[in-house]
Amino acid sequence: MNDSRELILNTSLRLFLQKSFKEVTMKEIVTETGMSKGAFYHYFSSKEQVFEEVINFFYGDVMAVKYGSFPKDSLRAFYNEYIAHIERQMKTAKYAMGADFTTNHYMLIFDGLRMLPHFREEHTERQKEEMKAWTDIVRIARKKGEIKSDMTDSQIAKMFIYSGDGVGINFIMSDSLHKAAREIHPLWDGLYNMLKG
Amino acid sequence: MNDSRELILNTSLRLFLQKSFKEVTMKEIVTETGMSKGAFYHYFSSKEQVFEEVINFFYGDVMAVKYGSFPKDSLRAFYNEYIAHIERQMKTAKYAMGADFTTNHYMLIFDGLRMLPHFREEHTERQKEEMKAWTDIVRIARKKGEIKSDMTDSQIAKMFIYSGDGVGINFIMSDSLHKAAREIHPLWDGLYNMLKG
DNA sequence: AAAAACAAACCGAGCGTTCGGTTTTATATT
DNA sequence: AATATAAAACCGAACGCTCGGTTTGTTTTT
Repeated sequence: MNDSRELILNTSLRLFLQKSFKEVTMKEIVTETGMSKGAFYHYFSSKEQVFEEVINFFYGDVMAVKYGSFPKDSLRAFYNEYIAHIERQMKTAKYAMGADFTTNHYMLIFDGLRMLPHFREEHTERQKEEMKAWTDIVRIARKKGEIKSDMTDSQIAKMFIYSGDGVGINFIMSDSLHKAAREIHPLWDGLYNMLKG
Repeated sequence: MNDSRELILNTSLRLFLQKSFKEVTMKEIVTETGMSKGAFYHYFSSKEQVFEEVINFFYGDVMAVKYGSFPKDSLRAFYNEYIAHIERQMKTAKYAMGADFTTNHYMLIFDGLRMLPHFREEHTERQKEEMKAWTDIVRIARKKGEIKSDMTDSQIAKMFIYSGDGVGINFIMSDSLHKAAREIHPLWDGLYNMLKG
């Protein structure tokens, strides 16, 4: 229920993934939803409010990563699941918001970090969580003999995380984020094989 | 000579590194330079023109990387020089534009990619150049016996490039880009030691 | 009939830009 | 050295327009 409100949210999310907060205009949101300004302001009190709801929805639901459900006894299984998870998310997001279009969620993050104080905290929290999940699985993999290395657990974790982020930002810049997973896979395999011995 | 023009360029660069093109206003540029709108439009024909000159200056001069002058016979020397180079650039840039402030050059890139077609081409060219420089030194290092690995040259190159980019984007998001080099160093050392065998 | 959902006309603030004019600097003339 | 002339540098009020937001009016639902 409340189709209109969700339509506005989805449309706004799509626009905020394509352009910065300032670049997306009310006229645009209203035109793309096929509604009027009156309708918009019936459901939202301001452009900033819809932005906040969009960003909370995007990072709280669409892009949320539940590390708890990831494999807990193999690094290889863990990173394979991570990649599969990302690919699933992107497919779902694409389906929910219509056809293909150029996305840049870093635009959303940058705006969020500058406009919403609570988003900065949550973002830091998410980073810590990701770091912990990777460090944990690395420690376990080392203990189980799956890998061995002179690097510390957190250094290995960082190599996975940072290389993944690097692939992401580079593929976003060339408008081909959908190919990112395919790029990461062989790189993480290579990294893993080095760690194996 | 032409101090005013350069003052406008430096001030605009500083602002465009802090906020997006749309967020930076003419009033702001004019106030920060201590000049008038009339003076600005004496030197530049539009806000877009100064943006284009700023971005050309930033990527053509300030942030340009001359791989040609990098060590050509050791991967370890190469990446150490790379880090030193980045640190030097950041110090120079900071000095040229006054005191400390939060920078996010990805904002600049995103705007540039969407607004300036020629920037997209140049950016792609720069990426190819970086990829070639790293692949070359990796191939040489392998041939000389400095490293050995099952990964291809370009895969190893990508691991260095992507992990560096990942560190960059993450430290930008936490407003501490100046610490990025210190984070990369141990990671690249760890990666290098694995490659050494 | 009352309330919710929407549409359309409208508003003032702020945007980038323009333009008529003044001040400063450089060059030429005496 | 003093004066006249021209060019460059600079100023800020005002313009047209778009922005996010509001008000008023109409339709739909309950």
